[in-house]
Amino acid sequence: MQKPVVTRFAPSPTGMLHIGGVRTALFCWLYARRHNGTFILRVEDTDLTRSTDDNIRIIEEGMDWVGLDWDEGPVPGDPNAFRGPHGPYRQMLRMDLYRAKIAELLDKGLAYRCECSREDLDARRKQADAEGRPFMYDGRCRDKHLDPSTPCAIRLRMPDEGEIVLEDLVKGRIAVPASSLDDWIIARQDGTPTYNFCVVVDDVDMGVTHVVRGDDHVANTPKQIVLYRALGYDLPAFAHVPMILGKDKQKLSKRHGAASITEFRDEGYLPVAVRLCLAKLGWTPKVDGKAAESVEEELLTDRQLMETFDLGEIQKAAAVFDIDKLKWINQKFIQRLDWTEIAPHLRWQWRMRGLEAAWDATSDDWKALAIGCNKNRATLVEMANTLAFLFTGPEAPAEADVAKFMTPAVRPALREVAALTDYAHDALKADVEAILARHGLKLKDLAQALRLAFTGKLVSPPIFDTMALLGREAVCARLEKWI
RNA sequence: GGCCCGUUAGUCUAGCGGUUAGGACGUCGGCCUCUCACGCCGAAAACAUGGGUUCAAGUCCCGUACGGGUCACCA
Repeated sequence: MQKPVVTRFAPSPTGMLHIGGVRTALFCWLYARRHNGTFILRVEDTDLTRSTDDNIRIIEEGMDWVGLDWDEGPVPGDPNAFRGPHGPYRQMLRMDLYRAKIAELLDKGLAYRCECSREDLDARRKQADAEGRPFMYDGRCRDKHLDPSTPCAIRLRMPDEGEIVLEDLVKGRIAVPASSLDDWIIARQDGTPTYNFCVVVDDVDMGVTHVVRGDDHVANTPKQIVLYRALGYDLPAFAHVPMILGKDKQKLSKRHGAASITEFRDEGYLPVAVRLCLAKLGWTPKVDGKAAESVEEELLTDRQLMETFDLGEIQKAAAVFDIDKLKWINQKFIQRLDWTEIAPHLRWQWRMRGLEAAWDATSDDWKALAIGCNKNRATLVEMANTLAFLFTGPEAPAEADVAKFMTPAVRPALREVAALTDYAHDALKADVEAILARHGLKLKDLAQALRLAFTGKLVSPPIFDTMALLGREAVCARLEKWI
């Protein structure tokens, strides 16, 4: 009985995929998944000067990495291939549809040609400014019935009185006086349609039932509502989600650190952590009707998000993005996830360091141990940092560290460690303890000396794990110069 | 400036007329410990403001302040 839910994420391919956009997409995706609906990815590339195919790739890769799969939209890798019944999902390829709709509005007298030139308009705007009154197009061309041969932009005829009401799922009821809206341009002089026109036509054509987008679009919506009606369409539900701010409460941008989704990948965050963090920014999941009241309840699965998500519960106010919270969530996921779920993402870190071949050459058991003994790192960058010495060899140790830990007292013990052959954790532990007892040493002293020999630094995974990862051959090789 | 929106600790938030205003991150203190980290225990920390309405207001209404969005032949 109810129409199946259709949501859409409609970025313009003009640069990186912003984390704010990803959150909007996440909400669209969660809502569609929650209701067994359809999630569409549509490319809004009508800004010819800034849109590129490379940027479309960036969007596809970002969406793919963060795990937001779309049911209809571009086929990744081919900017002109699409899947879904409402294609093409790229606005520049949909011009015929727009032209037909514009013609229809013109025929019905709901839109009209306007011959005012851009220069003329600019001058009038300037004058209005100078006189301190707001500039609005005065509708002077409304009834001129200009001939198609004269160069004209096309404007939508807006109501003169009354108010236009937007029932927004997150903002509530917003009413604006019709008198504050002027007849806006739906097609430029060169015939190309404008953004506000295209979204409406596309959303209707694609059957979008819930328009979820950033709240910077709120002001546009009343205009669009008039267009929906002019075209004889039913209104979709609208949900305007607040934007994400940086620490200084300004719009989140590169100045604040990571703003692009690929930076989060590069900085070692897991997609599942990014998803949870973003979802909880401005929305509080209610499991069994109540918000989280413990650490355990804070850490929800995608499944739980999908089962409880509701557009109506989204916060009205903008929220500051807290990277520390993401870090914490990321750490929790690293602790809880099986190594097989972490490995592919950790591999990206090796790839960035040119060490992927070395990583690939290791066995599954080795990988499981490497990741398993590093479960308390906050990010995969940190994990790779503490593991890198396995592939690259020890760094040159600091003089002070050598003086402090490579003492005459421990050196003989080092020699005995080098002689050990059984690297199974428990055996190694027992053997080392025997060595300690024989020399009257503390594990503390020996471990730091070994770390220094193995890594050149005083930080490594637990020492027995470190030895197991290194293997006897490498252990002996790295110990050699110290004994 | 016009129109619109927002305001609970440093941050994200719970709250939907009666609570010692709850949780999480972060911060600070302590414990644990083979390094880093984890973990555990504890602490400090909030209803922007002024008027109403009401027996009772973080919760409802109005104003003020502050913040934001938008006013293009950009999206």
